[in-house]
Amino acid sequence: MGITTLRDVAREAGVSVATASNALNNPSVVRPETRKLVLEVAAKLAYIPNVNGQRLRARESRTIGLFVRAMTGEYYCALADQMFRACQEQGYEVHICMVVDTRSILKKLGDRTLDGAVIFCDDLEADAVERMEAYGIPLLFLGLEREGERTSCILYESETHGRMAADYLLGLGKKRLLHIFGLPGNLDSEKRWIGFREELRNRGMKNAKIPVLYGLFERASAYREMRKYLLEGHQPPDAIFAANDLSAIGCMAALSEMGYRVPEDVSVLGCDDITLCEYITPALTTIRTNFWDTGTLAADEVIRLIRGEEGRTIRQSGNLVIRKSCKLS
Amino acid sequence: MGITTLRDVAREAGVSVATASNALNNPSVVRPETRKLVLEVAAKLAYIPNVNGQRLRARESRTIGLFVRAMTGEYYCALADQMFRACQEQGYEVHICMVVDTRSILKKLGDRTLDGAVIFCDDLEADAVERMEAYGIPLLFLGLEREGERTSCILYESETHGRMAADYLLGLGKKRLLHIFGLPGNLDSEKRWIGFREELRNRGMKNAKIPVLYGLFERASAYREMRKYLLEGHQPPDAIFAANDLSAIGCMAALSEMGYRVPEDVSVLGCDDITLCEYITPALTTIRTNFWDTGTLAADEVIRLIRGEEGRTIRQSGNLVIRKSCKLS
DNA sequence: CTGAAAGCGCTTACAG
DNA sequence: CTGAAAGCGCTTACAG
Repeated sequence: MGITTLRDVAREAGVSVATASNALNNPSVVRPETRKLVLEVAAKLAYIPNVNGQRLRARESRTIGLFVRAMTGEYYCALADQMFRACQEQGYEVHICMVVDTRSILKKLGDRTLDGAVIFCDDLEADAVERMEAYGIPLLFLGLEREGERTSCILYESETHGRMAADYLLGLGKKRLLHIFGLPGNLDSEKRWIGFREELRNRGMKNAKIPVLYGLFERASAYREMRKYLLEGHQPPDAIFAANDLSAIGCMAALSEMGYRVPEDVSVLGCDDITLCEYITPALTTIRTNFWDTGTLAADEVIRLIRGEEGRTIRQSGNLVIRKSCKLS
Repeated sequence: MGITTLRDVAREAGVSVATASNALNNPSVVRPETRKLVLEVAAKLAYIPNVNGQRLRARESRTIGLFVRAMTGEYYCALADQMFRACQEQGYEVHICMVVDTRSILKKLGDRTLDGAVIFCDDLEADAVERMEAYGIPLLFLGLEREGERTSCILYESETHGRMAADYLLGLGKKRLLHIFGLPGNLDSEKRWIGFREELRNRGMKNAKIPVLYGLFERASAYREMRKYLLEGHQPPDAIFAANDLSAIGCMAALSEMGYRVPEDVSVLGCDDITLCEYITPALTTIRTNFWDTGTLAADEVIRLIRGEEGRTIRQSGNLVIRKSCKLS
């Protein structure tokens, strides 16, 4: 069985290829009976246009690239799932591209297969970003501050989130704070920590030394670091602000293993609000960053850029979600 | 800035388009100096082949479709992440296609954009499957039993898993069992339940009435059903086998809310071994289905089919992972 | 309203 | 070893 092409449909319907094409894509230009005939033949032959031909001709692909380093974890899943749904509604496909290095991104951006791209990859040098922009296709960066004629970015208000964390913990009467930092170089890590310290300073804790452990946004690392810290004989803090929920959960495991109770002995505050927060014991109090909405937002924004509108910076706000892991002193 | 095409490279290098193409793709046929020159020019002009042109010409896309209903949840993430990695190594792209209905699958399968497809979608009628096969492109079904010239499937040994569950629970001295069924119509749900009952029968529990609740593979549904069951005044079982971990976890929540302790009063056994199993309290004992490997297996198998080898049925075995949610009576 | 022609960018026989 | 030509399947001016 050979694949049906437009030529087959045209021949079977007794019209030219041009007319067959018009009947399918440009109804108004074709006599109703002709159109009906072509449509019937197309259906009978189960004609499906060859997308490669269409795209070569059209010089557009109606697909959006989603560049990520991995697909594991709730964040990526939510991002991808939402992008797919939102793009589908607007007639765009989504192609997920696993980033291996800058070159792989540039190559994909240049192969005429994408009308726009959402790039979630925090370790990009300014130089690389400029070369990406040189292709002229709309770019939307996540977690990377960048705005241009055809490039937008979506940012979390991470400094505010850090401030909210400090405010909440201080309000509970906490005095000896500890911070689990995320990933060095990661914008949100830095901003959460900056906001956190700033609020402490504003609230009179000018000279407080806040110990910082590096959780790398992972449960295991945070667990390991916290455990090490306690084993080294440090006095435990009375409250911990972790740069994300996963590292907060790792912390809690270490604390409970070392005989400290959460929240009675130590309050733990996370950031993100992943599903897990509700499932663990005690349920994790956290700053909800609303990352669940980022995918939809991202889809709408690239499509906006593709339509020719100008780049801009979008900020997503968050809110405190109080559960069981923090307690008044 | 116009996009660089092969013609640009050829002109700049002072050779024909054919020679430029050969220099890039068919080195042995071109004089070394010519090749070197073309390569230099291509690099200088940052030439990237137009993939649409290549694919139209080549009549192959070197991409594999992954058809799923959603991208949320650990199972989908793991599947996608692994497929991407394994395919990348072998020079294939992966396109995730959100299934909306049979028509959408057929259309995608026919648009010459895919060299093969992995289809994870349990509610497909036999008729639809046949129409998919009619395109002649290699198909790999997940959780659907089907084998053909160019179609393979990967199945879990779910009956065995059900038997393992019964064996383990019986070995712990359990007498009053309850089953949380997965999704009606889902192959693995059915098989887990069939195997479970069969083993019970073989072990002398011929006439035991095993209550069955419908958890739909979800935490919330299982929670609701379990809660309802207990509120209706039924005597609680001494052990529960849930068709998946999520529903086991929902169950545990309902039990603990109603004042029953796991595993002291009720043992709970899950199936899958998702990450959550280790994080909750008590950590969930489960049948590990090794779904973490399915993505890699799937990638290798479609590529095998694409290379022209014959379809077959692959079965993935599982094993019991003992944690804290089951206890000797 | 319809069809012949051109061309999107590429690769591969084929002739020289 | 190199280049002119054909053609993958499609759509869109353009002429009739």
